[in-house]
Amino acid sequence: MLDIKWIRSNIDEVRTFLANRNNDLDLSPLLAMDEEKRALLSETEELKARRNEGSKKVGMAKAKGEDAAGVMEEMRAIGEKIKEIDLRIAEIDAALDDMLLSIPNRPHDSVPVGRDENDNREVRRWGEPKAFSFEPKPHWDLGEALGIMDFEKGASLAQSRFTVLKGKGARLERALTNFMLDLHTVKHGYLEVEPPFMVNSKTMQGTGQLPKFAEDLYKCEGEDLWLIPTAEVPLTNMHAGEILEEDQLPLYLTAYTPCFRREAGAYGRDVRGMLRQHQFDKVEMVKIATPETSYAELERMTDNAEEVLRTLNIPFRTICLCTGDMGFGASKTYDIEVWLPSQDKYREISSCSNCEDFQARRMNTRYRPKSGGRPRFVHTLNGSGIAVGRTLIAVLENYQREDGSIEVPEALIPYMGGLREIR
RNA sequence: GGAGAGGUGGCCGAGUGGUCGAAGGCGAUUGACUCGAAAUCAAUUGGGCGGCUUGCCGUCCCGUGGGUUCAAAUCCCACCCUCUCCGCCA
Repeated sequence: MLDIKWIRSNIDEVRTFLANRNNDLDLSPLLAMDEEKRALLSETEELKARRNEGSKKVGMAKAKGEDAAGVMEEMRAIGEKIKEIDLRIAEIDAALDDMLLSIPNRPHDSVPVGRDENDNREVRRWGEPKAFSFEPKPHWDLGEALGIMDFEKGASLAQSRFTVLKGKGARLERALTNFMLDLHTVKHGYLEVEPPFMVNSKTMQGTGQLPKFAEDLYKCEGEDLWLIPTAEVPLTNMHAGEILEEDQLPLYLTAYTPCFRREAGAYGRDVRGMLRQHQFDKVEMVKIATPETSYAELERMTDNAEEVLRTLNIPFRTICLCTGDMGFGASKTYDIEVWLPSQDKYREISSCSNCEDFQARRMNTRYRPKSGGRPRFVHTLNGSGIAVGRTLIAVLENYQREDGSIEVPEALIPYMGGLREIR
């Protein structure tokens, strides 16, 4: 959520960045409502001041045993008027909130302006795609042949876009999860958290999934509970409504959770294999920082995610998303894309964003500056550290051998109980 | 799920219709005393919103949302949460 006061005085800038985000939202109703609301507020507050004073007089009169019927009658009339105005303000407020909650975040100045993924800017590459002496197979062929992936079973137990991992496949998923959590907690200083996998509407609104993107989420029938689409939601909301001390910042949080996504609007995309699932595992990183440090923290967090792939020795590239391709709540986003030999392409495996104070304002998370003064909104950052299921895919495809067996990456051998290959 | 108790400022805790944003204590900050933030004494000590003459004025906030009233932390209704006991259960 953006600050209405800031929007009011920077309206041209807002219109420009909305256009850069391919968003055609009309802001004039917002401005009109804002103005009407402020006028009504002045009016009702003045009436309330008069009523407070009148009520005080009634109290004093009654204490002295005097009659106060006249004042009481006058105050009753004022009360009626106040009720009327407050009702109108509540209406405007609801509409205003609705609009404010549906305006995306302002992109940072360093973000390339562009329409779609073709305008994203590659910032670096790491590793050389391996030259195979044979035709590398896609992970679904490898996984099924090894008996570690069962797509039919996933579909029959649940639906399409669900996969069952078995045996060494399930073990590899668990090994990757533990490896990532250990890396971030021990080496990078994140606090490991095991959050709820379901959260309420208020929490979903805090990070920006609601009210706009309900159709992407799974909701529990008859309850105000939603399955989390990412651990970003519970982790970022951990300090919702709090005023932190500057000394506490930055906070680094990490969690493994399954993630649940409807994938509405993704019909026909990545239907084979387990690249795009309704349920997948992810290790997530979240930072809560001061505005002064948040962009340095974004670089560091992106590096933390890249380190997972460097340690596994799998090639990747990192891109900076352009204004048209960036998510709703982000001011700046780096996507990390892993090399998938069967597709001869880099595919997204992590997304690291600085949301500045966009989520903080929704969640009401602030900090008290060391130098004193009023509380300020924190900056929040989130990044995949990294998507576990897609990492498993990348391991299978990049470490495959001609006979269909898989070499276990060096870093994972301890996590696989000493196992050096899957066959 | 059933029965009971309760939710007040950073924390503890008083307040059951009238100058209550809220006593008192703890904690914190500042000042005095001091070799010394040990003790003592004094002062200060929440947040949101609106207005303008940017320092003040006003307004709102005692779990949340409604209601009653000239006036609500205090009365009524609904919901949420916590605790105790019972039931169920990993």
